[in-house]
Amino acid sequence: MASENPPSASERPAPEGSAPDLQGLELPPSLLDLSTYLLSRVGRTARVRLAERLAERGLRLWDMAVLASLADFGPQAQRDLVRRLSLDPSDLAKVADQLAAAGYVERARDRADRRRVSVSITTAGRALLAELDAQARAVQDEVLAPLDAGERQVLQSLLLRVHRGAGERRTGL
Amino acid sequence: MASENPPSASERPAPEGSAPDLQGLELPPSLLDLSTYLLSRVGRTARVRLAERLAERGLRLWDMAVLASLADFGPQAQRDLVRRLSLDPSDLAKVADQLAAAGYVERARDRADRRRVSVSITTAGRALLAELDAQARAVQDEVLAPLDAGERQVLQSLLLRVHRGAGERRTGL
DNA sequence: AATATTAGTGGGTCGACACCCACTATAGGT
DNA sequence: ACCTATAGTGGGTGTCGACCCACTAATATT
Repeated sequence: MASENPPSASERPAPEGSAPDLQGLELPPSLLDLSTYLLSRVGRTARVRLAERLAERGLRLWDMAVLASLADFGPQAQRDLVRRLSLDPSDLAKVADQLAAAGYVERARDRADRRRVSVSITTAGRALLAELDAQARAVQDEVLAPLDAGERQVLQSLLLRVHRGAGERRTGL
Repeated sequence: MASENPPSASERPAPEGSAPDLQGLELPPSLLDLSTYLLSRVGRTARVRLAERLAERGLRLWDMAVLASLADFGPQAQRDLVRRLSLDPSDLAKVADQLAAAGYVERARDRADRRRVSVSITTAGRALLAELDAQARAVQDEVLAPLDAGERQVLQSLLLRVHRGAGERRTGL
């Protein structure tokens, strides 16, 4: 596909010599020109910063995702969470364990199908989720600082479309 | 490759009565509403897919970044690469080692300052980089499929601004 | 009943990244 | 010279996310 794109690696003869002041220390244009790269890099920034905040509470991203899913869709069996969030059943078990231990969710055997464990969010869980949401928005303000409200909106909707479209494939955070 | 889970009708409509019927198995809106989340998720998709392609050649993202930097800015001492790419000197040493062993870069002691090792890209390296670039663009087409050319451009420029802005902080690839 | 299938667990592996420290060699400053 | 700072290397560490397998319990199938 490719086709017309700026002659990627233009090799500058390098201002070599005794004045290696590394003009501005910028990243290679041929990388910055790749949305793939920018996306993964900016995405990582967002992820890492959010993770940092969650870590302060001893939580990880999955914890938040699970809480959000429970809050949005109500009590669900673990298998449903697994499918919805595309994470490994075994990993979910661990997350659920932790959340339950901390009192953010409750687990109960489904009486109709006793193999299933239905998970529901507690009041404490909802409160926590609200805080986490606030944290996430704070990170957002930090990361998207260079953009004004309108631009953020545009970004958000583009990302959403990418996400929904073929952009999605497998598991993921 | 845990669950590839085509959301298609392959999944049983879950005739079980009271089940929440997992409407379309969508992710929680409260997450999708967070740019932070979308960003990290979509970013991760991009990253993972690109990494997969690189892995086919036994390469990692850093290898590509280093090659790009050498192609764009010409031969540089490792310290310059380290600063430009913000990666650990020790890690760069390993990357450079690997690239040199494969013949994609050459290392030579800087005669002016013999502490320094100047790294330069070889012809083979350039060829490789061109291929990697093509791969990256292929991934891009895959991931950004839902967007038309104009939208991709908008996304690209928004991301670029975010990147340049406060969006950047510490290391990371 | 016998067998297969599904839900959940526990216990691990693996690779990628980030990071750190100790150590060599060279250079610079005074 | 002496001492300090810089460049690069080697050999680690810790974390995290993804993944896999073996195993139990309960249900479905026939």
